[in-house]
Amino acid sequence: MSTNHPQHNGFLLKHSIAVDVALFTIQAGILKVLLVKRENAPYRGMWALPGGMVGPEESVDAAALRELHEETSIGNIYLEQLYTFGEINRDPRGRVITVAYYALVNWQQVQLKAYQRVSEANWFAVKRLPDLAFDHRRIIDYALERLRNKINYTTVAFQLLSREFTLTQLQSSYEVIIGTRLDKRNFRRKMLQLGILKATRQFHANGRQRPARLYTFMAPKVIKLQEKGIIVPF
Amino acid sequence: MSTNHPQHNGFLLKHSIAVDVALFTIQAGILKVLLVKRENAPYRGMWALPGGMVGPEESVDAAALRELHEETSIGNIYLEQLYTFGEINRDPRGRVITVAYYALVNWQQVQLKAYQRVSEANWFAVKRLPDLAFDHRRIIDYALERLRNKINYTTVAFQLLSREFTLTQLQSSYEVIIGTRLDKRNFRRKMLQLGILKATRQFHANGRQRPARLYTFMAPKVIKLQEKGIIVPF
DNA sequence: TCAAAAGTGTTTCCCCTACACCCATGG
DNA sequence: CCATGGGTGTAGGGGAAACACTTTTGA
Repeated sequence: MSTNHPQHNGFLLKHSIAVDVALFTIQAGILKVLLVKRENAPYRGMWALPGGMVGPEESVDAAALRELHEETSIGNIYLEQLYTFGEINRDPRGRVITVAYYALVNWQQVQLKAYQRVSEANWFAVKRLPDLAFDHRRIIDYALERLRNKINYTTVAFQLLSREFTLTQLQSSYEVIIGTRLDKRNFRRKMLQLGILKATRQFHANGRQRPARLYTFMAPKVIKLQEKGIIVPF
Repeated sequence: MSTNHPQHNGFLLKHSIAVDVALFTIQAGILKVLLVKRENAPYRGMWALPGGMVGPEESVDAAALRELHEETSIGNIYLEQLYTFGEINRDPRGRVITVAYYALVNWQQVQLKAYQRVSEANWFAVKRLPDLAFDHRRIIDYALERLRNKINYTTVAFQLLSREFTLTQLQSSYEVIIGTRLDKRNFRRKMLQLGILKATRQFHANGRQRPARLYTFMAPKVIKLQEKGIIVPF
């Protein structure tokens, strides 16, 4: 944190700091990201990630949460810092350093509250993105990579589900993120033996099929699963 | 990158941005980190990570490399961005956002070039750190965690070795980072079957024992090993 | 009774693990 | 010749992967 700044007035150097947030959700079995249409130059009229400048009396995390809240009007969203893009000349207006975040939200939850949109906003399938302003495409790709890695050793995928969910819904979240189908029996066995799911007495009837049991997630938040490294242990 | 800044003058908000770098090396079988003694307030006389303010015409990565070069006078160091600490009130002088990095270097290499020290600098065992300025202790802990994770699925550990190294030296790097002993036979088998090592015809004589064969690392840089997730594939 | 998703076990195979002795050299 | 680290193989166990049928419901 901070610095051993050079003796001279390095401390006074000032930069513009922005945050950009890639908010993902799953809707109808498709992984989607929230984009907003830019109302100002540069890239006016193009789609971009929600984001904005960090205020002088606001932490960077708080700025990301604020931007998210302005678009979705819901709180309690899983938010994680991704990477800081600090090259010069990324922004046509001048130098702007951006701290990128990604976030996950349950579709039902975001639908409940009506949007308090500060601008035109829409969900786009990550496989069918329009041209994006700045290098927001790069941020989304980076976020997807992080998400695909993290799903392997944490419980981030649960953030895309409601409080109660079926095992099929859970499996579907994994499949949508990693982009491949999984074996139902193996998936269920492994999930259950992780010991982080609790069966409820509720069932979810969905049409004319057999109703599916609902489960809840026991851990309070995203947790790390025990790691099995490639290298260690031997 | 950048932003959909609010219509008002958000774009003009200015912040002080610093970089801090945790540079690690292994010396005599001990994992060490480079610290410099602060010459100015605050925390004057305390040990801190090398770091400084990001210049107006300098990318954040370049600033980290510059700070590293000022302390060690060598280039070609493995450098990776860690995290951006953006809370307010972390710096007693006022608000400073820091982008933290960690770096790995081979001890022999850093010894070759004499230090061009801009200040008093020293290597400290990560297990015996002095009190540190700011929350640099937190950065080091964060870097160690990242390093311990990353050693499992990448080849970062090779960055701590010379171009040619023995398998025992390689094993020792892993052991020092993860803090446990590994089985020699299993380690060697697994490393060799990764297919990224090339045996040379050179041997390293070290005292009165049998000389050890030297290997080189075939991949051009740090690579990801094929991942074996906990969850996927089933 | 039929369509559609829920739910359930077993076998095979591979990789990880544990484990001990001989080799080459310098002193 | 001896002390020191270098170097090597195998057997057993556990977890991952592959695989198909029965159950429950609503229409």
